[in-house]
Amino acid sequence: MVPQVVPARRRPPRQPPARTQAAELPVARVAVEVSLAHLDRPFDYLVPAKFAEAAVPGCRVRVRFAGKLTDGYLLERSPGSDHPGKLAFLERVVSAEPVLTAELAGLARAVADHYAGTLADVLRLAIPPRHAATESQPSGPAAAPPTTPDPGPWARYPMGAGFIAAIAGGRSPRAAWSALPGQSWPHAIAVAVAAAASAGRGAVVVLPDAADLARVDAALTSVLGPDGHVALSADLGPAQRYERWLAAARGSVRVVAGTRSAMFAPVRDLGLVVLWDDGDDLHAERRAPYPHAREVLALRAHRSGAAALIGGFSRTAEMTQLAQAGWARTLRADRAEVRSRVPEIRAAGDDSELARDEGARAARLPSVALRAARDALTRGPVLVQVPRRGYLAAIGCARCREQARCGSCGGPLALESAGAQAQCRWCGRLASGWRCPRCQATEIRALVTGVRRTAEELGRAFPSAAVRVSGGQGRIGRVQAAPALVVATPGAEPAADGGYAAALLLDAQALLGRADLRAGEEALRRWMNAAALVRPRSQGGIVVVLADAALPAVQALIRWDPVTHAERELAERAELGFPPAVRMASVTGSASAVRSLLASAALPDGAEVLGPVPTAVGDDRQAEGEVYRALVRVPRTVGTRLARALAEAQAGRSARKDPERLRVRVDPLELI
DNA sequence: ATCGTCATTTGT
DNA sequence: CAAATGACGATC
Repeated sequence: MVPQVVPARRRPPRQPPARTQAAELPVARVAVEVSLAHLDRPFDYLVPAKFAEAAVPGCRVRVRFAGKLTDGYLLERSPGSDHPGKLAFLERVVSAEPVLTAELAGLARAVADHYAGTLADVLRLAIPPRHAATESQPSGPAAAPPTTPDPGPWARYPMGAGFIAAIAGGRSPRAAWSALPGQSWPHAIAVAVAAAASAGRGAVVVLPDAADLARVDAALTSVLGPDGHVALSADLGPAQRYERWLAAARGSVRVVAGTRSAMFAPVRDLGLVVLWDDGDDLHAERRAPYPHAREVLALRAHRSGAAALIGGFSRTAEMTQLAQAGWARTLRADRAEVRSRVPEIRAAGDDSELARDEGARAARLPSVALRAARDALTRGPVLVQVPRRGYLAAIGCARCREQARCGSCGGPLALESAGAQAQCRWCGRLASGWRCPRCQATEIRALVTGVRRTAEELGRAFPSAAVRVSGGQGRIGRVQAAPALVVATPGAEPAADGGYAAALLLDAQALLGRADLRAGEEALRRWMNAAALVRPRSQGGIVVVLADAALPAVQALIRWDPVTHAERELAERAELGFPPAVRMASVTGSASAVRSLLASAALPDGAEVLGPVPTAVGDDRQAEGEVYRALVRVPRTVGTRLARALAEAQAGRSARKDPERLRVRVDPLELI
């Protein structure tokens, strides 16, 4: 018997399953989840007849793209396609839930364009991962709109009642808000939100961190009732996160408050966006294309015709720019009202007399600060703001003060507790047997004192006071009215029942000395946020800032005038050609890649390229090899063209399959 | 990964 | 000069 020769047949050629296309609108325009710049456009697919109903605009689909199964979103159904080749079928409709609403699709495209990024990258930030079990649960009916609220805290602002009335009337005023201290800003936000809700419109509120979100969450509950809103934060599990997000997308909840990523919350009929403390760098997204909540919410308000309330106790140059451009109106209380609300503020510079008390000397307290704290401790809690976390954030040679650095990576050495061994803040290596490279001494001394060491020193200076620490991992949300020393890092200050009797702002001068464009504005923001927690002067509230009274930021604090300070700041930046007076973008990568990208980009006329120069690696140094950065500067009027030119140049690179990924940032936060 | 296009090679 | 092969690029 001749063995049958079976040719080693490879798998039979794929039988295209005999699929028929939907009768109506058979073409689906799909945004594929691919973040390559040259593929950042819709692709057309045929809708199989069996998905004719499920394939609704905004739903998640799976398609074969370049051979691979890929996720995507159905943007629209269309009767035909411009694609000259033949179309593939949708592989399947993941679910008929329209998660990419028309508003969100338009917003995401605009955000991608502004930041020279891709739609896929923005959608990854904007839409949470699907949770099927949650999706099959129905969302409840929307709460009934509240009645038009009383302007309440807004009556203290000359334009406040009008602002609230305009929102309640369905109009869209936009405010650059300088909040009045000494009253509840979360409550003020809740009232503005209630005004939008009373007009049958939705609202999005974005806060810098979970503590602020909790405060606004509570205020919204008290103003709107328990079912009037949802809170979205990073610490939610996937199911809860998706459930609340869906409730907004389905229209069963009209108000969303949350941290950064809530800026994309799919609230329907958007009537108001709110951003609290827009200078906080937590509002800048860390993932590509690095959108900032202020920019996204402003864009959103603009596109949706919503009102906007953006600000904090302080004022950023960016909001000043928007106010001067006429996009927003300044919303603040008049001088008399401000004066009646703020604490007394005193500056103690380097020349001020140090306290005689030994404990206070150790804590580097001038006598004016010591007296203020001692006196205040008889009346209530005292806040001490320390701009560095940890124990000793930097150490150096006891003899020559040379900073102690890691032997293997050059990072700064720090101490985590009193008896601990010195450790590198960058690579974590323990440094044993440190010897000063300059003078060979082996003794170390403190260069920068962190919160925990400061708390220890203050405990000795005030032996009878309870000392509490808030910062880093261990945060306190609120303290009682009883006397106590509360030592906190900026942003981690707990509120005090009835307000603090005093606040000491330590190492304030050091904040101003940082080589950062925003040093002055940022210092003022941190100080005002702390000072706003202190009782007004009429109730004995006092703030002592350890910095030279002649400095503009210190003057602005003493006068409680962030607007004038920001106006001067903006004018200076215009003079120097810095944002937001101009538009900038940064390009980061190898020197050759940065150069070739900029050479191939059709930059607008008047574009100025600075660099590339090697970047300060900082403590974010996972990349091996030299990292270079160039800055491109253009007039604001051609900012859009700059972004387009950079996006097109990136598309050229990805089409050429250049393996090196370059990082392009529009409006980069770090400039120096 | 897969498919189509276009240039190049190979067989007449 | 036509058919077969392969490189390349787009990716529906």
